[in-house]
Amino acid sequence: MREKGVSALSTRKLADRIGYTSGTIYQVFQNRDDLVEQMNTETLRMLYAHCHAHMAEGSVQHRLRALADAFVSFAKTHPREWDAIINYPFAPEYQATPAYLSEIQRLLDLLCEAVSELYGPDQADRRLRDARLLWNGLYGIFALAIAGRLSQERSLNDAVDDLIDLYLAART
Amino acid sequence: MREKGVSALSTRKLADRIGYTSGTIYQVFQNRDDLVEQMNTETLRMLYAHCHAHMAEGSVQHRLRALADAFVSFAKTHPREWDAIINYPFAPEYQATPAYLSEIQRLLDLLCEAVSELYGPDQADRRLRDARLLWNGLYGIFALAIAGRLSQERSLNDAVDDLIDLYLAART
DNA sequence: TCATTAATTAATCACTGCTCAATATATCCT
DNA sequence: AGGATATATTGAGCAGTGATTAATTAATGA
Repeated sequence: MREKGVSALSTRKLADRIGYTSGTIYQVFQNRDDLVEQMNTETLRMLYAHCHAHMAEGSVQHRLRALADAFVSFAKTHPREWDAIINYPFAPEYQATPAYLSEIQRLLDLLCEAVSELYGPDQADRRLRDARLLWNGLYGIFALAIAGRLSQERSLNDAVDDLIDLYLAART
Repeated sequence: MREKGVSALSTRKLADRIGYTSGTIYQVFQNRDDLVEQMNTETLRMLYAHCHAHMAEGSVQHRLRALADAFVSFAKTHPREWDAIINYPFAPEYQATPAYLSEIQRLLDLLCEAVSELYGPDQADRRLRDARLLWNGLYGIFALAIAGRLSQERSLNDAVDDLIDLYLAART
């Protein structure tokens, strides 16, 4: 997957690499969707650790930009892993697992924390709304960037900067 | 595709439906990616027509909300088509065609038009930046919504409203 | 009419996800 | 120890996929 993208990851090739047979994969994972989601969950865990390590102190501006930078640098160093999160075609009926959802929640919490000084301690709902807003925006940017459909002249960094600027202009 | 999603669309099944054989499909389209992208281009054309028909006059607020509503209503009435645009796993080397890119550009132009009164006639670059900002945000929301990974309690409409509110708060 | 061109098929290749009977390996109990 | 039980692993196989191409059929124009 890291070499050629999720779409090139087949159970047989994976099994070959680890000295097994495809059947064994299905003893460990329910199906391919399950396998990919567990990888994605692991990727989110890594992203969280990366962001956590790059958390800054200080103003909202400073903290948000540091967080956004951490997102961008992670996405750039793990393009295939991001691609799997954003573009892997899960079966329509596939539901995200609690483990996956809780990783997403941890990332949202990080965003909540970054913007927390804008709100009082009793305004958790507003922090969460803002966190979701930023998450949606970042997700869109990364999705378009990975698909190569972000306009050429404007880089990933610029798009993220514009989003953070917009947010700060609205809230400060 | 409209019945079961792009992932269920195979050349053989498609050919069967129209009374042909899969080989003939490859006389008309280069490959599956080409076929899907031509469908996606057509979907964007329909989206443009839909949005164009729902364009409102008046304040930026009014115009933007009307446009956002048009997006949402189209996405809700054409979920499978949207899914194809957002989630179909094109080959990594696949480049978007000029026809596809020009449809995207037309939609961006619509967004530019909606926010035009915020800027002077010589500030096309700023209008385009804002249009991209909104497009990225909407794209992220729809991508998450279709994946069923937008938080349950908050609907698609709310997420879009929050985005528009944020934009208006920043720019007005 | 009939040669030329275009459209269509059917067979085929190399894959894929997934299942499951059969086999091999490890573990436990006497 | 060795027999019985449980676990791990395989390999063959099914039904499907995208894509190619020689052979066939249909349409065209002089």
